[in-house]
Amino acid sequence: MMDRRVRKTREALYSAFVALVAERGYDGFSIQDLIDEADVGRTTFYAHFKAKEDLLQFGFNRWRDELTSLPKSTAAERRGFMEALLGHTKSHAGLFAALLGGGGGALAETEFRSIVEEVVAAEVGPDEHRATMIAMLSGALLAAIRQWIDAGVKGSGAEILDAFDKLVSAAKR
Amino acid sequence: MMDRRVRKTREALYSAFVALVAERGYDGFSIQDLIDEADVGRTTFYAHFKAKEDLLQFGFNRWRDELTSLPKSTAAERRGFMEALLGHTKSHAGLFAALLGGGGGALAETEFRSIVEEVVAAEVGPDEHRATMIAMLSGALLAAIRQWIDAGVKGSGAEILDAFDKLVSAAKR
DNA sequence: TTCGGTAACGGATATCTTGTCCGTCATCAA
DNA sequence: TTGATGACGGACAAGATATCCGTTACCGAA
Repeated sequence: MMDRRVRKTREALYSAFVALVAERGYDGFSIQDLIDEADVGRTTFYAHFKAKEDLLQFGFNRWRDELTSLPKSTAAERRGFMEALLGHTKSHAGLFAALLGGGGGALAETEFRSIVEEVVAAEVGPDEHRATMIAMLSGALLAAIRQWIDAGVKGSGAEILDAFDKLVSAAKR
Repeated sequence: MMDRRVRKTREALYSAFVALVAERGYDGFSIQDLIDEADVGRTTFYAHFKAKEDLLQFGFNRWRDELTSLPKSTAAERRGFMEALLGHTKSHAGLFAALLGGGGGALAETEFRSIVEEVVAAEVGPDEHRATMIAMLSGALLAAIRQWIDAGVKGSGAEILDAFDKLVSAAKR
């Protein structure tokens, strides 16, 4: 098991990170601000993370671990997966809003997309443009989620999944 | 008309910017590096641009001006517009690759999307989820272009437009 | 409960980047 | 030709970064 001190320090840093991103945006604070907020020594930060971006990766890895445990065999299960995805997004809307529209956007988007792609790929049949289609559908879903967040994450997001289904059915033909 | 000195300075800065982004990525160089490359005084940079991001905006504004002059009334004209878009992207692939996957990603994506949305909106009929649909299609197109770039911009991009048409037709129903 | 190992600490530091100031010189357009 | 304007180099303070040190406090296995 991991040393308790390590766990505590990482937790403190990650919590501070989340709070600061939501409050000031990804580029709105320095590492100095971060370690002040986390109440952790400067050296300690660098003992655990190489840069701010590592912290973002750290969070996505956690989330990914959480999501990969869900079953994705049947269409219904995949719908459940997406609902879980939307639910998590909704409950951390402030964080995602800051991420998707800031300096962490590139990494956040890549991570988000890779999580989504796994499920989308299962919906797309073999095709000459399969790779293009998967990229397009993932991009479409991500764009819809982003717009949902920008509009204040109203509703359960079911409209998004419905609209998405429309596109998926087109991809199948 | 604009003072020749002003034109020359801006051109020098923008050329250096393009070269450095393509070579080292958006976050891979400092303003110091930029003015060294452009062989321009530090003060001079700040007399024209507030930050690195302004230079990116400057480039997109140019591109936008170029594209808005194209007609977009008929479906065929809109297809031509998209072909022009893809053509330009292809001939500046190195630049876009660095932008869409780097720190300038947020602004670059916003700009790219806003250029695309105008055309996409014309394809989508009135609908209860019109806004969502437009966002999705724009996102899909952008994702396809990004994948195209990552794969080495092979071909004319016609496959992208074909696949895109499939999705558009689904959105119309 | 002890004890060797390990993590966190504060403080210091060298280096880089940023944005702004100045007076001087070169270039422009009228 | 000339008054206006832009570009220049040099310098500067402020802030951030990443790494060093010796010391202290905590952990968990024996």
